[in-house]
Amino acid sequence: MDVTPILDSLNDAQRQAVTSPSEPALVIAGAGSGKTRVLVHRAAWLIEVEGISPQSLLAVTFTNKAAAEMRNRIESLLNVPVRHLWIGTFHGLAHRMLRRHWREAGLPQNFQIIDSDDQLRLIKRLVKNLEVDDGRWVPKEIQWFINGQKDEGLRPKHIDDEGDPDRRELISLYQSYEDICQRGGLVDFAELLLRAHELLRDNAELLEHYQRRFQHLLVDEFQDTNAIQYAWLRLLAGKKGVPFVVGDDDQSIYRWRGARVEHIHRFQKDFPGTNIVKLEQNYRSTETILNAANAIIANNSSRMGKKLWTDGATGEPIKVYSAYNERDEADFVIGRLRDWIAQGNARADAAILYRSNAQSRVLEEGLINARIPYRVYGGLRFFERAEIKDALAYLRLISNRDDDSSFERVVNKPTRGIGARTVEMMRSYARANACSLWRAAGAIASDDLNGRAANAVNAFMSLIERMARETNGLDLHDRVDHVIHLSTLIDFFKKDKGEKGETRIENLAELVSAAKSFEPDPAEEMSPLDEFLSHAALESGEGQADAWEDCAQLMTMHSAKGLEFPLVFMCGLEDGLFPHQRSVADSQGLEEERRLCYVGITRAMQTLYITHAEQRRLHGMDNFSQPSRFISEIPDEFVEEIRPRVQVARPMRSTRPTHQGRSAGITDNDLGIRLGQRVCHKKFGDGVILNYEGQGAHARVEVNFESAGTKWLVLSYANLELM
DNA sequence: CAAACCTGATTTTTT
DNA sequence: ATCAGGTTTG
Repeated sequence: MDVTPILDSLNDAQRQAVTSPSEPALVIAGAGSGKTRVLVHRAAWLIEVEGISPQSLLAVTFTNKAAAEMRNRIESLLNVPVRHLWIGTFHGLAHRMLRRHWREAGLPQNFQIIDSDDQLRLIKRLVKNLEVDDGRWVPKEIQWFINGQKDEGLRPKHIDDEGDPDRRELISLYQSYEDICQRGGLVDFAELLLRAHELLRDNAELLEHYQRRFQHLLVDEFQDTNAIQYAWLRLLAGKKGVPFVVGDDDQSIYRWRGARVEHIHRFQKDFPGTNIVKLEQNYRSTETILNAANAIIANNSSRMGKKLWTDGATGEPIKVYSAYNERDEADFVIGRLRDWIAQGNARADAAILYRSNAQSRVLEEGLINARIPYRVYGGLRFFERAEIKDALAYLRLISNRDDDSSFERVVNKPTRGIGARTVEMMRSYARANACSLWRAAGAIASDDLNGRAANAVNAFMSLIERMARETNGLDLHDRVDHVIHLSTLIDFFKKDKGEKGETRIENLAELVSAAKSFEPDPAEEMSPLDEFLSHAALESGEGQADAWEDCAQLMTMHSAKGLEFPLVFMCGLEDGLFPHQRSVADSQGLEEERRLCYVGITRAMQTLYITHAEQRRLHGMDNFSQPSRFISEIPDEFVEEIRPRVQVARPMRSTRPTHQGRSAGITDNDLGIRLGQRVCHKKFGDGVILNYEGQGAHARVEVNFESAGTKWLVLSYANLELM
């Protein structure tokens, strides 16, 4: 067996991991250390060298993207398509098991998956239904509670109310929510995992079957597993299975959604004799960037301990820019981005990262002004758009009349005279008789409703029946197409003014083509329609289609995880914003913020800019803030200050303590102006001098005007009045 | 039924 | 500042 292609390109640590014996293994893989590569090569090693059948492998990731990438890379390494290899997300794999064993799992065959938006709607309705004291419970909080419990693997009956009446109420809401889901055959994301876990736990035969089948379990981003995911893995591994998990405790940034980095520590106890391999050689960033990242993360406690190194270049220092305000910050970033592009670099190789989405606006405005194409990550995905979900709701009703969530969504969309009153009657009937809204609608239409309302309800029900009947047997995309037209959603959206309606209609057309290119699995028992609907819920679809245009990349630091860019800007490094105010209170929160900072820094390959603003307008309020403590955690030797910190005269405090290692910052010059000087212009009003260049008659100053924004003015013409 | 108006909240995101 | 959600009004 020629193992060259599998091992040749690996360093010692990677090779050690890939060829580790058939024993549990924990690979601590630093940022940019070839984590995915190790997983892919491990899979290839097991198949090619150890002679393990692809069927005996289970590879788990967190995102569809990661799963797809892993499959592709394994296939191209082995040079053959690997059918029967289970690669997928936790949710995708759990779904697969539940579809196969729906009976044992206690689900109807045509159960459907609801996303968090559906879930929230359902909970809102539930709160109204149960007439819980209004205002006491925010639906979001209930959703948070339910998902939190499910993530921990807890059913209502397992939860201790701790004698707290509020908590008791939450538990009972959880129970009611469960009842509705069960009745409608609805499964939310957390439920997929929980059910899949219970399925194996409670069915000895099934468990044994899967334990025997999956000898090797490969897990990506292990630090992100939540309790139920880890429990499922342990169950599946059993006594004989060999888990091979890869993760980085320093990149655990999802504690708030149930991820438990502690699993990395627990793993060694749960699987005695675990081989631990650390991947510390980094192939991405310059030494300077790595040194800075190492220095920052060293401030965290309870780490596995790891120090990234590279045999590459030292690289340029990290540039720190102190902006006057968020506009100035944006101007700076865009200026540097322009230079980068002017030097012939790709826009797409530059990323602007920020802590919270609200920060993107100012940056976007600047980019628009500068005519630099950009793309913001993290918007609504295709299958999450309202019009798409409307169309899907019709399709789901066709598949399952008892799907209350979908029923409620489209019963009066487009408006067909079924108002709040009527729906309310249906709800109370449904509640009293523990039945679905569909059945309730049928019952009250024949008994309780007056003529007009009854007609409307009957019309809606026969519309759905007609859709089901007339499209039965058609190809999936024809089915989707017909349903969209029969629903008259198109006419409904045509009435939307502006481009909004246009876009919606285009999206509906796009849904038809999505259906056209959807390939149902012939081995699958469920109908192509059900399969398509599951697919839509589970893979919400990537953002914009024009992802491949050469655009500057804007995203939060969270969504930058796993990516890399030659040029990176980290914006808004101010205490209160990053680390976020809501995280600084406890050390766990602060340490997670620090890990996020570590993630951000390690995205950069060559050049890293860090910016902060002294003044930032947030929620319509001006705030003054100190530079992020993370900036001062970077040793000075790796940092270059772009400009002496500007001493800004401001009414609040005329003198401020200067930041460590910075000059007092008053920049006198022969023009008689200084940075931070307040000035008044007869047309633009009051402003602050941000910058200046040139001498004598050509001297220009950059002024940030309070109302007119930032402008460059020729000093000799501007007639600025010093204030 | 839709438009106008008021209120409150506003970290991070995948499935 | 902005947006979503709910409520009131025409």
